[in-house]
Amino acid sequence: MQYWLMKSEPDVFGIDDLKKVKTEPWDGVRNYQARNMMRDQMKKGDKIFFYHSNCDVPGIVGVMKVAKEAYPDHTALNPEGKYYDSKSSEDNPRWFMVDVAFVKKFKRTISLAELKEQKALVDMPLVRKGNRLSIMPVGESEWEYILNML
DNA sequence: GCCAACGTTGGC
DNA sequence: GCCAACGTTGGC
Repeated sequence: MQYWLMKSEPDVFGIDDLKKVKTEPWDGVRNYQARNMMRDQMKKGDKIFFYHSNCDVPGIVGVMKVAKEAYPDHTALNPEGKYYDSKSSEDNPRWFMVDVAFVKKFKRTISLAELKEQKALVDMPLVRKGNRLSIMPVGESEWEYILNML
C-alpha cells in the first residue's frame, strides 16, 4: 500500500464535489512526473490526501483512494477541450489518469501553513518552496503524522 | 545540446 | 494581482 497527495483547485473540483459524485476520473494531468507516478506506481486501494490549491486556505481537506488504475486520458484527444494535446493519439496515448474514490472529508482543513511548521514534514515536496508537482508520494510515517494533526 | 522566451502553477 | 519557481518550446 502506498500513499499519495493530489492537488486540485476547489473552484474547479473540490472535496465536496468528489463526495457528491463518489468517484471521479482524475483527468487533465499534463506533467510527466505526475503522469509517470499515476501510470507506473499507483495501485488500486492506495490512499490519497486531497489537497486544495489556489484558494483562501490551501491545505489537506480529506482522503480518497485509487478506484481504478491508470488508463489513457481521453480528454487529450478532444480538440475542443482544454486538455487537448495534438501529440497524443488513440494508438499512442501520451497522458494517463486514474479514477479516485471519496473516502472522507476532514472536520477541518490542515493548512499548508500548519504543515510547514512541522519539523517532521520538512522533507515533503509539498512544503518546499516553488514546488509545482500536482501529484506526489507521501511516506507512511508522514501519512500517520498528518492524520494525527487532526 | 544550449538557452532565452514564454506559459503555468500556486502561495501570498 | 503580483511574482518566484519551474517546465516546455523552439531557434540556433
